[in-house]
Amino acid sequence: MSAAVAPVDGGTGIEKQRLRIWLRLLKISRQMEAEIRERLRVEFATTLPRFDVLAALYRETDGLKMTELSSALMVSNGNVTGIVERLVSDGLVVRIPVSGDRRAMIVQLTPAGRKDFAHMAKTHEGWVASLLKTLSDEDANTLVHLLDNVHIRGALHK
Amino acid sequence: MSAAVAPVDGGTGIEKQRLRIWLRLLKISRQMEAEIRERLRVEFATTLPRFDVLAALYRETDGLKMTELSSALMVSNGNVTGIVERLVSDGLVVRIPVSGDRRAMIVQLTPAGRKDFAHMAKTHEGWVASLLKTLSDEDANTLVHLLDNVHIRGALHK
DNA sequence: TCTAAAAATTTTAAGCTTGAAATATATTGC
DNA sequence: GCAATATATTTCAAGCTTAAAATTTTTAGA
Repeated sequence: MSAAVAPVDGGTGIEKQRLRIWLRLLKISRQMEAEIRERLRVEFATTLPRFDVLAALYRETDGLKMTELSSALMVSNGNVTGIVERLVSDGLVVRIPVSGDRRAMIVQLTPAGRKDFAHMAKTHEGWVASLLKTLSDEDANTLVHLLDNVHIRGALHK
Repeated sequence: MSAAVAPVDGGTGIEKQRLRIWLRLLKISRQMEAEIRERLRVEFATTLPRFDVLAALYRETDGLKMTELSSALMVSNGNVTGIVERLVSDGLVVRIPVSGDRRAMIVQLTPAGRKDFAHMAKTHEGWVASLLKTLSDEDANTLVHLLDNVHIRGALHK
């Protein structure tokens, strides 16, 4: 995560305003994440990365290859390896060899993983709604449209 | 970080809308963070946590105690210990005993740390503006006001 | 075919992060 | 003054995260 702090130096007004948006965005994300992380820990004895992997697999009944999983979650390959390992030893997911490509593995939820996640997801949705309770329906509408129009222009897109 | 994924189950329309806001917010934060992290690594051979610590200290000429630092950054105490250790060995910050309280330590930028950070901060502000370039000035204005009105209602606030 | 390049994944080393336990010091109440 | 409590910080164990290197298998090209 990045500097949740006030602007530091000079610069144009536009730059300062964009910086303010970023810092505010970051602060909100951090607060919500911290809260959700804590609740997952206390109520379900799990972590956010595990939850994220289960969420991605939940909507893909046929499972996902390791690489598909890591790109869906926007994290590195090696990262997924470790998380999936732990989920396997908890009995929530399985790794299945891909017929025709001995390099690849498909990761799938087990019935237990599916059941566990369905319960957590329901609760999680309530948490999010509750954390954003102070936002009026009207503002929420405006916000969702504005956010849909933000497209990060990373280095790769030149 | 949390589930950057589409909604999973049933629920009220309001809940779904709030969930959508959260997922969108999270996706944007992650993309921007990843981009900034990468640029800090490539251009300045540093990391986001280090940058954050330097930023917090930059605006506090008198320095901050470890606890003040960790609460400013919203991270754990133990976390700050490690980052500061590494910054000390890089010569960017110093730890000064607090006269009158032998438990506490003040952390301060060194002249080198101050100079390094000033340079990075300037560049960083440009990155942020550039990453949010697709946002019109008008939308940016609306967004900044909306975000200022979001107040996360965590468990601690009942 | 055979070899070079590409692809899928794991391993590794380093650093980040947390909550809980441990240490050391300070403050409060009796 | 002394005991209990609170505060400031570090240490610890476990897990998360990344980039880079290594491994294994597949694909493409001469």
